[in-house]
Amino acid sequence: MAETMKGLKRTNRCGELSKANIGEEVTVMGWVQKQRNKGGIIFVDMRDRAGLLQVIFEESDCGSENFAKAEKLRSEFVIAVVGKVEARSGAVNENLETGEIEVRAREIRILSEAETPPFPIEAESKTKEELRLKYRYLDLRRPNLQKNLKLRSKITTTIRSHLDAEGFYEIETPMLTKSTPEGARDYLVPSRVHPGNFYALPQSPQIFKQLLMCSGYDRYFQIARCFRDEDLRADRQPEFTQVDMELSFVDVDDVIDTTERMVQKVCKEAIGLDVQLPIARMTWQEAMDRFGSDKPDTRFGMELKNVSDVVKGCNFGVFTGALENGGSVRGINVKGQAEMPRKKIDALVEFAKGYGAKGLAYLAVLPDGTYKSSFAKFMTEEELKALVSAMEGESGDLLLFAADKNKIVYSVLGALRIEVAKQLDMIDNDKFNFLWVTEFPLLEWSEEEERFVAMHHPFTMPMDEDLQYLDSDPGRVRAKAYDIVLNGVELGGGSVRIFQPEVQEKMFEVLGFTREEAYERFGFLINAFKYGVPPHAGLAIGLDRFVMLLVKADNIREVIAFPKVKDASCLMTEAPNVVDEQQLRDLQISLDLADTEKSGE
RNA sequence: GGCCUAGUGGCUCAGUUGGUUAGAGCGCCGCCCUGUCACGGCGGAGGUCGUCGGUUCGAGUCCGAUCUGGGUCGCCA
Repeated sequence: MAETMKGLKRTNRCGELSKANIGEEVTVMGWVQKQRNKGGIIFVDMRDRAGLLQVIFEESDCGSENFAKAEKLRSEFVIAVVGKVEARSGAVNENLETGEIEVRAREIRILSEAETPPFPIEAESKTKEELRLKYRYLDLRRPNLQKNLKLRSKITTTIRSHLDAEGFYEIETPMLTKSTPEGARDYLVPSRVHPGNFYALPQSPQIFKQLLMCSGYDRYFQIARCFRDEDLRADRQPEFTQVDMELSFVDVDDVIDTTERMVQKVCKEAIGLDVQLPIARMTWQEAMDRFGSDKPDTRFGMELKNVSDVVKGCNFGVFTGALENGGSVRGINVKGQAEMPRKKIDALVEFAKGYGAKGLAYLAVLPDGTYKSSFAKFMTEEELKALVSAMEGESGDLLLFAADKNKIVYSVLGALRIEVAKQLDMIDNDKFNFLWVTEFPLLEWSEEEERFVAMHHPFTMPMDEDLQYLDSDPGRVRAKAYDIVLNGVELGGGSVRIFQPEVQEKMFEVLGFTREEAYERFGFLINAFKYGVPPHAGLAIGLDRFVMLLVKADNIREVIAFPKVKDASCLMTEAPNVVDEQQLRDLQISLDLADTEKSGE
């Protein structure tokens, strides 16, 4: 039967005791990690969030009643122990933080008994994630997750104190807000008071933070929960946290400067990493040309090379066809991999097809000077030589080429470059390569909607020198937008905002909104801008991703206490779920689930 | 929505070309052990192989469908 802790007060956390406490009588409370019963002596490893501590029970110290309790202990019992800290008289345990000491128990209380957990509570879990997530409260006992969430707390604390010192106010914005159907799908919340009407959960506090600038708050930040009803990925959850900032009377460099000092501070405080400022910058165009990605991983080379000019006169229809359609031919040089087995190359071709390529052309420069290639027969010796030279190919290299529309070529080679680097173990895991990507295109042509859509969002300021093309050639207009990238992951991004009503109206026009539509969706913002708006700019950092990268986790769930699985459900609470008839009646909602199985529940 | 991948005792896995009572380690249960810390010794319980259907004399193994988890493309202003 569980006992109370009446009369006891915890004096120390288990993992916080050290040689300095030798001789002290302490009261510790925590979970039983392991009991080792040697007969006349019992060792118990106690665990709390600070770490492990060995407790030793001998009948001569604690009496028969307490000793009998110690014999009963099993994993995950919650106990309180009163005893004296001693230097170990047995061997020191080098693997344990507290390995030089132990607590000799005088009294023990069993505060809570425990069933055998469905999986072992250990640092490096081998258990299937499905099970871990169903019993997340047990999974969260593991030291690795405890460490991650502790670090996450440290990071948000650092951010708050840093931004406070830099003159930012932390201001909360609404979670129940208005749906703005541009961009990601919204999570909707039905209104009881306004039947048939819905709130949306925010995809970001974007408009509110701009309004705060209108209201003169000058510098705002928020550690804001954001929601997007889109499919999940290893680094994407339906609800996630952003460090969201906005500043008045600033331009691009001010935001970048402010952000990178914050990032530097966080890296130092969290993991002792020194980030050299300023962080390197690269335009979007350069990033695409060199890395095939707007979030380049610069920890390794293997950069893309444009060989369109070199192959334009050749007889290989795949190459020339791509060029005739306005595309390009580009390649990467996989150094020293000319002997890569055909099977592996074929697998890379399949990989490329997953990114929209129709195929992948390869050319291996064999050590004996000959070529092994999927297209050599279409080219003269001189053309091949020129191609190899353009790729800086040497004996032993494997050259891989994609030929298609630029968008596909970039995405295929950008992905391939990373895939090959992973396969060949070319990525230095200890590097933290930050990069700013600047001068993003303002707009992107949507084939589906047959109109331009905002690449960032509709409030992004065009670059001054490109403003003139907004009417004539919208696709070439660059934006005052910037992303911060870490090791090939988009950490965050932001932009200078439009603050002139006439530019904003022009922007809506280019996006294909009528004046009425624009007002219907964003009228309060357009109106607000009529009453004196400062130039302003901002940025948001994905906190989950940042923590994930700092702890070298390969998946965002490792830094979120209660994450959701791939179909956006929670295995522990079984959310989402059906609701009572009465709840639906209150909302005047009736269901039409003809196509699904849930209707019977 | 597409593609890839996994599903065998509580956990992690092994199960040859389909062939007798489906194995191992850890964990669990019982007994023993006064310096263990991946404690040790002896003994024991526990699975019908995600689910449904099919092929076959015979299916964990082959086929189809389906469910569940993971990765990814699309999607993510």
